[in-house]
Amino acid sequence: MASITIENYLKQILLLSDELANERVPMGKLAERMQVVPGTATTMVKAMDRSGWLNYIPREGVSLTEEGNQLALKVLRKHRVVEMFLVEALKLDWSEIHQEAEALEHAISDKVLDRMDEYLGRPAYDPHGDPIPTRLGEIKARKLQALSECQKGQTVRIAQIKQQDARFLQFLDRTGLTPGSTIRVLDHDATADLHQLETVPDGRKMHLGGKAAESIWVSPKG
Amino acid sequence: MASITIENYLKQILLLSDELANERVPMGKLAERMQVVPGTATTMVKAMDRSGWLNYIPREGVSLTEEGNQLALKVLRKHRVVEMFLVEALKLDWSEIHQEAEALEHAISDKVLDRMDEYLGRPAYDPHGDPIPTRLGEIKARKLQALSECQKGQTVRIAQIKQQDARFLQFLDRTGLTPGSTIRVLDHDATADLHQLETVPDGRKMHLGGKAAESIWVSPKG
DNA sequence: AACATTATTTTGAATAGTCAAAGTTAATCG
DNA sequence: CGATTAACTTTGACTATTCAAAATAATGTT
Ligand SMILES: [Mn+2]
Ligand SMILES: [Mn+2]
Ligand SMILES: [Mn+2]
Ligand SMILES: [Mn+2]
Repeated sequence: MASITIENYLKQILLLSDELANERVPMGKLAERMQVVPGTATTMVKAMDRSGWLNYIPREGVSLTEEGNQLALKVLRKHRVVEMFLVEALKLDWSEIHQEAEALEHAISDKVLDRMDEYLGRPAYDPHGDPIPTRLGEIKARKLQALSECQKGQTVRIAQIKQQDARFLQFLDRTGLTPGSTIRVLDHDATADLHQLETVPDGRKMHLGGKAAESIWVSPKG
Repeated sequence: MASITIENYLKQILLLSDELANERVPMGKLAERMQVVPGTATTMVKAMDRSGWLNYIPREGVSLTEEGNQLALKVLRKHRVVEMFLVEALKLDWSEIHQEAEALEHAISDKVLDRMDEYLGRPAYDPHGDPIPTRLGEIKARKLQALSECQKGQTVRIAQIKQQDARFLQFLDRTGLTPGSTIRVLDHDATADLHQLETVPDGRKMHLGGKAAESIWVSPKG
C-alpha cells in the first residue's frame, strides 16, 4: 500500500511535529528533513493528501490523518525495535545501526517485528534512548533536560542521545556517555562554550562543547 | 547502485540459468518468472545491459556479466541466510519465510549478513535445503534426484524442496517430510500418478501425487 | 513457398519520485 | 503603503518501472 518513500515521509512528519511541538509541519522543514528540494516535498505531499495519509494546507503545511499517524508510529516502532535487535542480537555497533534500521524498517513484516520485540523482552527504549512506540501506538513522554541546561552539582542519568552522527556516537561509547550511565555536572562555562562533568561512580572528569552537551538529554537522579 | 528491481531480475536470471542448465536465459522465461509482461522484461533488460549487469542479445536472451553474477550470488546468499535466521533465531514458520526473505534480501547490509551467518554457524543449506552461496560466491553442486525418479525399495534422505508454496510446505512439515529426514520408496504407480513411501525409522506409510513427488529431491542413503 | 503459430520487440502511455528554474504569496521593513 | 525578501508552489523535464496493443521475427506446417 504505502511505498518506502511514503513511509519515510510519514515518519519524518511525525518526528518533526513532535520536535516542533506542533501538529502542523511546514513544508520547508519537511523538505529539509527529507533532503529534497521544496518542490519535491510539495508534489509528494499533495499525492499523500489524495491518498488520505495527511492533510495538506498550501502555505501552512501538513498534519497526519489518523491512518497516517498509525502508520508513522508503526514505522518508528519498527525502526527502534530493529535498532535494538541489531545491537542485542547481532552485536552491531551502536553507531552504525541507525543506517541499517533506515532500510530494515520498511522490509520487516509485523510478524517479524513482534518476534524481535519478544526476543528483546519488549523494550521501552532503543539504544539511543528513544522511546519505542508500543503495539498500541503509544509513546511515553518523559520530562528530560539537555545536559547543557543542568544545574551545577546535579547528578543525572543519561536518557537519550539526540543525534545520529556515527562519529559522535562512537565518541560517547568510548567515553562511557551512553544511555543509562550516570554523571555529575561540575560546571558550565558560557564564554568558552564548555561544560565540565564527571562520570559516576568512577569519577573520570571531562569537558564537552556546547553542541555536544545539547545533544545529550538526561533525567534527574535521586 | 542496483535497485531492488534490478537485484530481483539478477537473482532470477541466476536461478533460471541454473534450472535451464544454460547460461543464456530466454526473455519469455524471464518475464514469466518476474511476473511481468514480456515487453517489460525487454525494456528492463536493455537498461541492465547498458549498466553492465548482463549481456542481452535480441531474440536470444540474457547472460550475466561477472558483476551481474557476483551481485546475483550475493542477493541469493542474503536470501538464504535470512531464511535460516528467521527460522533459527526468530522461530518463524518454515512456510512463511520465503516471502519475508524476498524483501529482507535487499535491506540488509553485508555486515548484517555476515553477523547472521556467524550467529548461525555459517550454514551450507537453507531451511528448504537450497545451498547457500559462500562468501566467495561458490555454490556446491549436489547430485540429487527427484523422489519420483527413485527406484523401488531405495532408502533416501530428503535434501531439497523445490517449491515455495506455503500450503505445500506446511503439509511437509506436518508429515515430517523436511530436509534431513529419511524415507524409503515403496512403489510408483504411473497410472494413478501415485508414489508410495514410508518414513524411516517410524515406518509411517503414505502416498504422494506426481507433482508433489517431483518437488521433493533426495540423495541416496547408505 | 505460403501460411499459421509462437516468441519477442517496439511503441505509446501511465505512475512514482525527483530536480531546476520560474512564478506566487505573504510577511516584513522602510 | 509599496518594495524587498523568504517561503512556498508551479511548470517542465527526466529516470525507473510497468502495461496494452501493435509490429516483427523466427519456427513449424502444409
Ligand atoms: Mn527508512
Ligand atoms: Mn534510535
Ligand atoms: Mn526480492
Ligand atoms: Mn529457500
